[in-house]
Amino acid sequence: MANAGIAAIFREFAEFLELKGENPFKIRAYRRAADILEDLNEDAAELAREGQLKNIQGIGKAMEEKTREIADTGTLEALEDLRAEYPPGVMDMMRRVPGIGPKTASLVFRRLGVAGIDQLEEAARSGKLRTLPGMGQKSEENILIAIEKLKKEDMTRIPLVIADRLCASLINFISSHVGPSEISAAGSVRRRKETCGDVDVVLGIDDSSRISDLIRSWSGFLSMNSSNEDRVVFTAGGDVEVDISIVKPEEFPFALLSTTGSKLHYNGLKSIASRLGLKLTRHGLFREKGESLDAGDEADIYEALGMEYIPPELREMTGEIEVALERRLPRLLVAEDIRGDLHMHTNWSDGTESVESMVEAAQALGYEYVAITDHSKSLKVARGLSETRLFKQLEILRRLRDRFPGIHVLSGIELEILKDGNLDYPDTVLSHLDIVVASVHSAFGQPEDVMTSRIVKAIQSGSVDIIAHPTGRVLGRRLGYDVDMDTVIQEAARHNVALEINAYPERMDLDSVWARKAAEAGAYIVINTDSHNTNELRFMSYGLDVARRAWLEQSHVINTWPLSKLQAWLKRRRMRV
DNA sequence: GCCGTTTTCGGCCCGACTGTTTTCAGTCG
Repeated sequence: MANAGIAAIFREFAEFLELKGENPFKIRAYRRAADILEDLNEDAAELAREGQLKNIQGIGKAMEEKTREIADTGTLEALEDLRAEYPPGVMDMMRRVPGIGPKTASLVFRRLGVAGIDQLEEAARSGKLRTLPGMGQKSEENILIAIEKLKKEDMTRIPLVIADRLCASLINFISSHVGPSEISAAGSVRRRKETCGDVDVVLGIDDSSRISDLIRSWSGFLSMNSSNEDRVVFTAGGDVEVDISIVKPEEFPFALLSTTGSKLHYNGLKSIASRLGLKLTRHGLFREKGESLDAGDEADIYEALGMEYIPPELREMTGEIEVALERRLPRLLVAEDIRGDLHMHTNWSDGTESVESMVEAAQALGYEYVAITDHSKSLKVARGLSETRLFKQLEILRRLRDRFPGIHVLSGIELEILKDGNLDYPDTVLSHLDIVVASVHSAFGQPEDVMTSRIVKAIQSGSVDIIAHPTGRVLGRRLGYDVDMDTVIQEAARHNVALEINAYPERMDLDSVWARKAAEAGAYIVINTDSHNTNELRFMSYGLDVARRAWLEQSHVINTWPLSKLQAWLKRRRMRV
């Protein structure tokens, strides 16, 4: 089994141990092991078999044995026992209802038999929860509010990064087992939507007879929903629905266009086609009672419809067709446009690698500049830097610069915006830094007006360059805090403070809708990874996905600018201080 | 469960907040 699969099993095991009330350090050891395996470049199963895995710092004898067991049997016996002990709904409550942790989830299950979010809601409504020790009327109210909020977000959608991995693995598998064929991701994965309802794949192949059987032999396969010669729908591990459209190779571009959607966009194309006396279907673009036009790729189809090629990220029917007809689509950002990453952590706070490693990795990515932004002092859980430690780090950075002449290292901080909107360091400290990234990590429950003025106060302070992950959401885990983003955007634009697209795949915050609004309102955007190790610097691609969906161009995004321009912009803060 | 030129046992990042309590447990980041 691949490292990621083994890591996933360790993670799930850790969650069950939490439910059981196991030693927290043991739980952390499993999570740490999962992190390590995910970042490992060698095959963990192989290393475990050779007895080499335990040599890695953080992995011991027990983890090595369990890795071997997973590699041999596909699972852990201890995990299977726990799965049998707790219905899946118990885990669901713990994972998804804010305020319900392992203790409470376990308590309501054992004492009331509550084994899911619906039952939890019922128990709260009927006043049963308050009969439990440590729970009262207020707890019931809070749980109902939390569940209400949860319902507003469609939690069945999976984060893009998960869909991405599944899709890549499936496509890889199919490609290596069938002859000449064309294959591509489609649907929301290809449109790079932040969350995906299912995974769509299009396959262009002459002989489709073997596909269904082939899918059944894929390691991610769980159960078949339906299957015929032009479509295979199945459920994959993690309860994800996968929909494979199968067409003849010459129909591939048409099927890809249709399956990529969005539905609204595709319908828009169909009406353009009919205006031209053509008929667009997933099999071709037909003249009245005639043959289909030949198309080598999607661009040919857009051309035949009299418009510019529209990249999948823009196909949401938010004006792209009109603009493409006039042939003035924006020049969307590509990886090469990014000149630096302005938000990352090191082992000075809650990152796992040294300043030096992070700078070295940024340089290897070809960046022109990089900012080190560890947490500020109030975020104790992340070992936020006291002023003394911050100044020590500045000294280290100063010395480091001579050794990395190829990349400009900016000194920065991820600064806590405190409950009352005050900042975690005084200006006398901040004035020593090249860049100040401010964000909210506490008191998420504040009412909207309080949270909004809190963030606005930070924007207006004149001491902040960037507001990081502005809405605070975590995909599949919690909605953002209550905040009036229109006001935040307006103020950011007015005070020349950039808003971040946080590329961390579980955040993608701002999302593309807000990012587009922000740019239209005249606010600058920055795309940052918020990395906690060198591997995560690659998450930049997910931030680019958001930026492309938001129609952003280089002029909007400050970390596409050359260093001199960025520095000139950063200088505006110092003028005020 | 992992780790050790202070250790093979006893640490392992911790403080605020909330709601329940009357001194604390659970959750969160």
